[in-house]
Amino acid sequence: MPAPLRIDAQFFALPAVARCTSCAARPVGVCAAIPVHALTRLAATGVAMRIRAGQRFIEERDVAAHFFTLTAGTARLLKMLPNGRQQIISFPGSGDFLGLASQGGYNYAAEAVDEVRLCRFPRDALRRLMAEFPAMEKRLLEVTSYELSMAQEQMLLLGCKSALERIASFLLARARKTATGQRIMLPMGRADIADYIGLRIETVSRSLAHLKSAGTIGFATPSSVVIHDFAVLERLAFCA
Amino acid sequence: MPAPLRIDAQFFALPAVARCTSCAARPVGVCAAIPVHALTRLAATGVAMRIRAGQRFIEERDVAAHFFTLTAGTARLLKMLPNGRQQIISFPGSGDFLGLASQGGYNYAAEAVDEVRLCRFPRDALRRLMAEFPAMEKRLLEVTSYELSMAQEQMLLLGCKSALERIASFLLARARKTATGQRIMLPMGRADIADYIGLRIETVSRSLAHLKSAGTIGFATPSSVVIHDFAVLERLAFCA
DNA sequence: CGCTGTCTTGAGAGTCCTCAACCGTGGTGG
DNA sequence: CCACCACGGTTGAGGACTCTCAAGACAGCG
Repeated sequence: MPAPLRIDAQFFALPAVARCTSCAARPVGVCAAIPVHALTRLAATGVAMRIRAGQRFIEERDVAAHFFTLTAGTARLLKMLPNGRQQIISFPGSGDFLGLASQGGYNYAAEAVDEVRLCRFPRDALRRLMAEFPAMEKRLLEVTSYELSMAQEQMLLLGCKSALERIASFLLARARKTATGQRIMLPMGRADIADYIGLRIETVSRSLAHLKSAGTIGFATPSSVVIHDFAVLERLAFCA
Repeated sequence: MPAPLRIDAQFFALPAVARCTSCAARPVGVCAAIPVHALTRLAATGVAMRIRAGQRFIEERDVAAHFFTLTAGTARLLKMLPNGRQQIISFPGSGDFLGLASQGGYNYAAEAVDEVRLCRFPRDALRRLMAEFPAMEKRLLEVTSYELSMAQEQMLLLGCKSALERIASFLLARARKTATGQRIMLPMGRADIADYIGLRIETVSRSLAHLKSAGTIGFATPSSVVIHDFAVLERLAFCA
């Protein structure tokens, strides 16, 4: 039986006006399109939650009753096949918006990779927000359009690239996303990486080991990578 | 040197009011969001063109100066890698909208599979239309969101499925899209199919031959397929 | 300290790719 | 009219890359 989702008590300890203005995701998320004077109403329609690592909070094909804004942690979006195989679509993090459903049901399941914090809103709140603030709809189109271009880039990876090229692309994308110089953290395990780039876990491990023995990358721990040679990774990822 | 794009003379022979009202793509495309009284203005900002089979009409990474609505034929959207490999993203047809660019440049190239007819509009016309008709923006969000879910489905195919499962999925998707009962036409060649589902041309041919010898499908010509057993295809495509 | 889970490493097998030849059709020109 | 060629599609043999199965290494935790 799945554990019940937990309300975030810290959130409700705050005065309503501060719930959104103090949010880490506010400057980057779709909420940025909501003017300050309306944030209190926004906060009133939402529920802040904490999702434990591994816990699922969106079920594929469920009626899309809510939408979500992540405020901390990393999630994984995945599609399952009856034979047990699964494809991870993306690893959304703080500021990312979830829950656009193209025909009534969610297109993917969502699970927490590490502890995730998010705000959950009822779907008709989204409709009302979009009607009232056209900037919100515009922002949503931008975000969705960006997601689409990322998905297309991933199709290129899955359709054309070798194991080593996939790993290089993945590491570079992580470095770009988290922008922490040479050191990048991988909150997800090898199995998640494998499901994301269309390989088996052993192949991921072997490819990483190969890059390490070539001196291109190094490991502090299995989830902490240091990139020694960006040029090599870029040449691999670009398939030049 | 690429051949110049051709203006469609037939289009300009029509009175301006009829150019959009008589358009085959109008009921299904994003133009459906434009009220009839504004169609004359819409037609005035657009240029109708015919693209010969094989001709490219969008170049990857070019500045996204236009957007397009297909009115006839089939196109292919593709991303190229320096090593010559390419991934086909989708096969848009009549009614489909092209040209949303997430950061200034087009994310893919577009080429005509067979003879394509389309309407080309300047990008700022899109901005003005969206400002004036919120329904247009809403429609665009719906369309983009649907594209995203299709892309995610394709990621599942590229990341998880075997050659036979990919072919079965492709045939079913075609049957669903064109909705012509048992007989489906494949305007694209084997090479395009291969680039779309992440296989080599020989593997596509072998997989089709295998389905044929199993009695699941049949061929009138290489581009005309008859599906004899939907159930088998569905079992393969869903990986059950 | 043993256990559990994740990650790594090894050996063998399988699927798909590569290279190559062959087939059928449509168009061209002698 | 038919030979010829070009092109797309099919078929075959061998090889490469990744998967599968299995065992070992390592860290975290009761």
